[in-house]
Amino acid sequence: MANDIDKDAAGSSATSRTAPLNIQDVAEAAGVSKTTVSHVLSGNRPVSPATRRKVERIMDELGFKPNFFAQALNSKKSHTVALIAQDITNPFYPALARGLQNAVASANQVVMLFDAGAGHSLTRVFVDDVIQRRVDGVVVAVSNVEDELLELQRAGIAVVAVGSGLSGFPIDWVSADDERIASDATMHLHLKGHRRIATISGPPSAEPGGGRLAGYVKAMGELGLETDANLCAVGDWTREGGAAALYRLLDQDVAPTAVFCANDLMAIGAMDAALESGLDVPGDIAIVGVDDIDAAGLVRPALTTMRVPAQEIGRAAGDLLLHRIAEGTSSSHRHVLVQHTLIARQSA
Amino acid sequence: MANDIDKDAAGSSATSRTAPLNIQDVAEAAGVSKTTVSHVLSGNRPVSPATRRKVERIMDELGFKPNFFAQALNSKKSHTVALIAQDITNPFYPALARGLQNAVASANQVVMLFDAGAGHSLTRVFVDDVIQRRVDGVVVAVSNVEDELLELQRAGIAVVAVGSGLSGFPIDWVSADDERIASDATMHLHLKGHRRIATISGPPSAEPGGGRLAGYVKAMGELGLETDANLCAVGDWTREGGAAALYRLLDQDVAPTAVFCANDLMAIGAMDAALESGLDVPGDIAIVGVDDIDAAGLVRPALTTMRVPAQEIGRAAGDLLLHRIAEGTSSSHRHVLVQHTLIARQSA
DNA sequence: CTGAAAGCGCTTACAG
DNA sequence: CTGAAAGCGCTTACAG
Repeated sequence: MANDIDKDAAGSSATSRTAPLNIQDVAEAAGVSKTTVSHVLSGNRPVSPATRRKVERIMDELGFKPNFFAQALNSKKSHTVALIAQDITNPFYPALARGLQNAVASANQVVMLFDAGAGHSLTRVFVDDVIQRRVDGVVVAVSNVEDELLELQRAGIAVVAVGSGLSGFPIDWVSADDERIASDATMHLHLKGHRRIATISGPPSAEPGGGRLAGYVKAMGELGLETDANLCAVGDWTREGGAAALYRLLDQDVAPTAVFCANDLMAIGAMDAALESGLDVPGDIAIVGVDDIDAAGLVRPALTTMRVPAQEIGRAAGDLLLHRIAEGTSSSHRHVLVQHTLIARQSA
Repeated sequence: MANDIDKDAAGSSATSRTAPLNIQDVAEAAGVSKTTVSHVLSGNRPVSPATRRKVERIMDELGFKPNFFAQALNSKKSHTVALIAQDITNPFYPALARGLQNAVASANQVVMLFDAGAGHSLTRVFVDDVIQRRVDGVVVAVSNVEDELLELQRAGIAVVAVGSGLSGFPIDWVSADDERIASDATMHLHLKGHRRIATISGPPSAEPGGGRLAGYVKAMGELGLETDANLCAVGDWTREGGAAALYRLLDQDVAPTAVFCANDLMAIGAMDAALESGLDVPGDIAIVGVDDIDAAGLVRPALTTMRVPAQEIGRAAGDLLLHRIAEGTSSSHRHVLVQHTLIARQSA
């Protein structure tokens, strides 16, 4: 049946490495035209059931797989989306990647990974690559790259940004609600009976540092609690920075009984400092972080934290991307605010 | 200069969305043939310096980027490698991905990510995808997929496997030296003065459980220490399993003074159990793990562990892949054994 | 419901 | 050192 077009017979024979088949081969074996084969492949025009079945059977027997590049060249669809990630070794991004893959897989899209790693400047190279490879869309999870986002859009690629501080920018984007994360955490501390609640924030000049600090201040205001400077320490997102910040907080006349830390690493550092100072957590001082990194559940006492659902962010980004790919540049931009969750463990 | 071939002038004008240029446009603007443009692009044949410079300048001015699909269709090179990863949310794989990207970037290759996630059966779908997209090569970091590896090879794709238990299999692969990881850990415990050294192994029927248990047994033998059944507990790689296993070990007549745990999660579980039992770590019982997950440095006391360098594994896999892509199926298979490192912290 | 033919944007013998 | 032309394997008007 398939024998009469066995390309293999000509050349290599012993091995099972076959010269790749094309739709012409299938067409001949099925006794139809290339056009018809192409249409049973794409579904772009009706094909009689009998013909369709025959062609499909032949394809199966021959193990025919259409050439991806030829398809892409003609259809101008690569069925590929790129993810440009700040740092793939930061657990946030793999989770995002998974959510993205899950979202776009249904549309037969595959994810191409660009890990900016430590090398910040790589993003430029990636942008060129992404454009040249003519991916259908790209999710940019790197901060401070507004120019690149624009360039990508100009190249006709669907773009979705992930991260804070993009409001007003003409782009689809998804972010966590940093203000509410902070205010919810502060509220939780208040519910636990705390009144003198401090914060260890990230550098407030950039996101998500600014938003989280604002959320804390706002919540304190709404609760009618004072927020003097003695309650606000600035950290640098690291464990050591968190520890140093807590020591400063503890140095005040009236020490706080609770601290909202803008991320888990600083929270764990704060815990180090508290324990080091002979304080009981959460007895003497309650601590809550943000992120829910793996270690949050592994340290003792286990860290109470606000989980930012990276996977959902990835999924939302994928959904936005699919929309944007379908709609082209015409439709107006969307913004998805992803919901966080309080993971109540032992530290607060 | 570029004006006379401004495709934009015809259609959309206000926006800067330009109809993509092709080498024909460049050729006309430069007053040469498509052939020559193609050759300055590829470097596949000498071009006079003057011509080359002119063409390159024009490309620049026009912002011409060659169409990736047309190039791939003709050259049969996709400049894309796939990574099929067991579970991208396991920190081992992102690190591997980074190493892989670093290794192949120099060869202008980009990484396509396939995260098998929880859904184990996905691998089959991925294999089809990878074949159809005609990637140049694929790194398979999933276990028990020998059939798929063969299928990939048969499709003419360069394949590198990552993981244990592949010796004798006709494939390029890279793995950690599980036996030596375990024996080095055991030796370290011995150097610290311990004689009654226990192990909490993974299920020994599969890798890397078997190899690590064997390494422990071997080291104990070489040290002239006895390894009765009372010293060997089997865990399930989880924190809870590690805790349960340590309780069992502690129940013996003569409790061990040190435990080699086959991964960090079980080691942290064992630490939980030890602390819970009022034991001091490492005073009463020393503990060493394997992996060096993030949490290893974050728990108290910080965990001493054997680091399996995921990034190096990725890099080695990338190097092997590049070789295989260059050499085709002809050359004999390579095996890279990656070196681990003892990270001495507080628990042992 | 189906085909013949042009075309996608490149690369690569072939010829000079 | 350079070009004209065929070809890669598809898709898609156009025509019936």
